[in-house]
Amino acid sequence: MEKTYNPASFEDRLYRDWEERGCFKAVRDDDKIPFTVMMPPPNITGQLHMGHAMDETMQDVVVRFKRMQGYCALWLPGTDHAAIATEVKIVEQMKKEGLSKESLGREGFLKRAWEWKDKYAGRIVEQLKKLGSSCDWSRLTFTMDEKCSRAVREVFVNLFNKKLIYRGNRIINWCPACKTALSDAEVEYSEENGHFWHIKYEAEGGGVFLEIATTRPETMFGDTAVAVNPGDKRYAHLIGKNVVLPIVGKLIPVVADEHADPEFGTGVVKITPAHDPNDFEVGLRHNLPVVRVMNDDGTMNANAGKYEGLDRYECRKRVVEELKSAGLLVNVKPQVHSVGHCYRCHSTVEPLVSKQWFVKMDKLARPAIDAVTYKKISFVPERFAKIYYNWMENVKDWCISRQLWWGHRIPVWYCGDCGSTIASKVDITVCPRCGSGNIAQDEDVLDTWFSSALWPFSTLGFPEDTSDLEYFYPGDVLVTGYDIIFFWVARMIFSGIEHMRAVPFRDVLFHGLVRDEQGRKMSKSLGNGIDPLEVIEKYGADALRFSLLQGVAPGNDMRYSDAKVEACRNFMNKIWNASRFVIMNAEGAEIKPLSEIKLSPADKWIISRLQSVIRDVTLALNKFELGIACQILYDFMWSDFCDWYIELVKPVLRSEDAAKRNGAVSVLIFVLENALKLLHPIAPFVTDEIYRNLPTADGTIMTKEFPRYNAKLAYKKDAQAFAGIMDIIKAVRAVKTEVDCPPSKKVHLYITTDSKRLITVNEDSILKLAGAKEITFITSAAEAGENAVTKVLPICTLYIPMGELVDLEKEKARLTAELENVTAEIARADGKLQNQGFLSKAPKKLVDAEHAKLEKFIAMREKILKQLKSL
RNA sequence: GGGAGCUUAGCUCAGUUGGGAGAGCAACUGCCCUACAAGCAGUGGGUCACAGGUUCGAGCCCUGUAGCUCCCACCA
Repeated sequence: MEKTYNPASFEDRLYRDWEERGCFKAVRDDDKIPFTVMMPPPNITGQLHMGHAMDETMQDVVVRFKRMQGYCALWLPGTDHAAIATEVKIVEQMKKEGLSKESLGREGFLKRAWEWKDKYAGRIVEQLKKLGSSCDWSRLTFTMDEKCSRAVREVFVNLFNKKLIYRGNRIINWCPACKTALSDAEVEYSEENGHFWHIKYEAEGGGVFLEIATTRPETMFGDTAVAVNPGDKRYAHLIGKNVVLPIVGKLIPVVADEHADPEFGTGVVKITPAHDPNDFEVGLRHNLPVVRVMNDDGTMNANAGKYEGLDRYECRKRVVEELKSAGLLVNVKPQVHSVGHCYRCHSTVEPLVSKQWFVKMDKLARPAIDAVTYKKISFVPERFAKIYYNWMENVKDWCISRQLWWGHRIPVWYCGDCGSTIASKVDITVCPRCGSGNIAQDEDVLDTWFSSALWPFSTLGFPEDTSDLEYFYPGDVLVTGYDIIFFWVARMIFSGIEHMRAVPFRDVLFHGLVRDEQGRKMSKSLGNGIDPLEVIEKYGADALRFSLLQGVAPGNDMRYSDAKVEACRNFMNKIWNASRFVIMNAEGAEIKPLSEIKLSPADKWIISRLQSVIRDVTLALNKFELGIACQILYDFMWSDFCDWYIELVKPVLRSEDAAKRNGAVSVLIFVLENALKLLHPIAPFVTDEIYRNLPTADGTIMTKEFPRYNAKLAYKKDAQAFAGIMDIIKAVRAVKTEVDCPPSKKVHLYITTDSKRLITVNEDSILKLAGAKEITFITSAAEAGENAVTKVLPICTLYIPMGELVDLEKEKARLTAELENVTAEIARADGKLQNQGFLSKAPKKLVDAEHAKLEKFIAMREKILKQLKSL
């Protein structure tokens, strides 16, 4: 093994080897319990970013863990066609070449889009591999694959037949730049500084003016009424009369509607059913005409009269000017209001009436809400359930049609002769109603999330009743960011229930955003994104993975920092070097099973610690507490194994006694091998690379069983006793620092006989780690001579003669401080034990522990007092 | 308007059934002891935002307050 950890030298090689061995493949095995994770498919437009890195790492940890535990673990990867996002990018690219969608035509455009897909979908797959993702690549699915298309059509037609999909003229969000409808979830709102224009509408007959206020004056061409509140006495006499729409000059009625809030503005609202969701509802209630005034590209249409063809904002300017010169503009006030933007291109969206396809949500939402309420699905952390409920309980019908070409084309045909609308799972060329060949397929495609919603089962062969579907569905855990609860999680849940009659997964593990060092969102526009691949190149995939998990609580955002990755890389290096030490010493040694070794107290201590770690890590991983699992392993590996156990065992390794040597090596190998297995799900590369160098290695660590807690190896009492030895060592080290004694200088230890046997057994360890040359057991302090520093420990009292280094006054002060400490401890423990409430209500275990502490501290106080007196 | 999260050491953050405040980094002191200076040993540093409450016992549970962040809804 190389002297320093150099991940670049083995990561790719190991990944190829895992692939060649078929370690990632999940094949139905009825002797095993399935464990299924569906990868949230990254967009084909995308590059791997830190968010992906975290998402994939978490999934990989869970999947590798379960696979090692003996489950038939399937992690199914895929990529998403990302209808709008991809189409926008392709159009941009075409624009640079002077091309447009129209010039290429549908066929030509789609050809280009598929070329794009072939070029870029592979890129992200390669990037995922760099991270170590152990997914079954043989099942890699693209959301526009044949099998997904079949699932989409099946679902669409079924919902259509159940009347849960319908087509209608409704208010939708329109992106004038992408020229498509959007769902409510795809609109992002932000506060903007706008204006409130107050305009006078003159009542029919003249003389009386109604003042209305609007933030979008250009929509006035679509006004088909003004509304006042039915209870508003100021305007009661005008209800049923008409007002003159300025500029246009046409008459529109005054209607009474609750929508008009008498307290807000003047209490009079202009009603523009075609361009405002609320107005649309008012229009339905009063049977008002719906007049659209805008084209798909955000310019004004013929209904805007002389402003036809103008951009919406230019038109706004001109309308305001015209109103002003006509004396109809009362005033203009600044107004902060929230404006919707397209989540892909960030253009301001226009609410407008358009004929679109919708999924009817009320019936679908109910069981999806229940599934979470009754814990058929658990959200981790639980708080995200509230967000989910809130959205699901208020969800409106889902607009699923998009005026794009890249995506699943809506499987509906219209007959030009009999006027039928036919939803069909297969392409048709004749109208099944009238036999006419004059039919045409709907021009639009489906929302990309329509196919994503089917991901948990479309990938397994739905609608066919495949063996995989039966075995691997429902999935076990979905890992994803909280930012796509609405887009994806919610829709998968109701889709699974509706089409599979079973929830798609049991747990949803949410993670937060990876932010930059200043806590800002990483974004292209800020240019503060960090490329995971560069980090991997520099520090290794394991270090990156570890840094994305350690110290992160589920669902919380985290800040990325190079310093943290570096610290994690150092940890990998630590593991590397400790392993190198073990392997070097194992050369020529005979590795024996633990049962054939006479274990030393230190051996029992580390084996005991290992058992606790196995138990705690398993528990943490099962609860998805990945950050905690990392911490436990970090502490065990670095502190217990490296700083203590390896140092303890060094003298044994140099011993003449071959049996002892072999024993020590065997324990080293045993503990290291187990630790590597425990770490493997988190740091797959370094652990396997090391594993393959172990004398006990057998193939790859990836397919080995995850360690199990063994109560016989817990050695609780031995471990506790050994902790007393560690106290002695720590005390000596601390004393040396206190009196400025170089650590290399060997001291003579005088120790009381309280725990003579235990100390004698561990004498070598103490001498080595404490830097001592000799231990002498004494029964009175005087035997330690003058100038000895005293340390009172629970298991003994320690005297360390320091010669001229000791300052008597300082020593007194030090002991006095220790006395104060111990006295405070006694007061604390005593206080607790005097408390009747504590005695009667606290668990017995705690009360007993408190008694033991009290006794221990009282004994220590006696010793300290005695020592002070002797000074 | 409704809801959520955060506030713990100088910095970044853990702390999940309530039972003596932790890590990493930074700081300070001393060490090249043949696995590792990407290292070792030791030290200092916190009224756990604030105010109440429940409890024998609260960083953790409840109520309220403040600051920061986010989500949803409304916004003529």
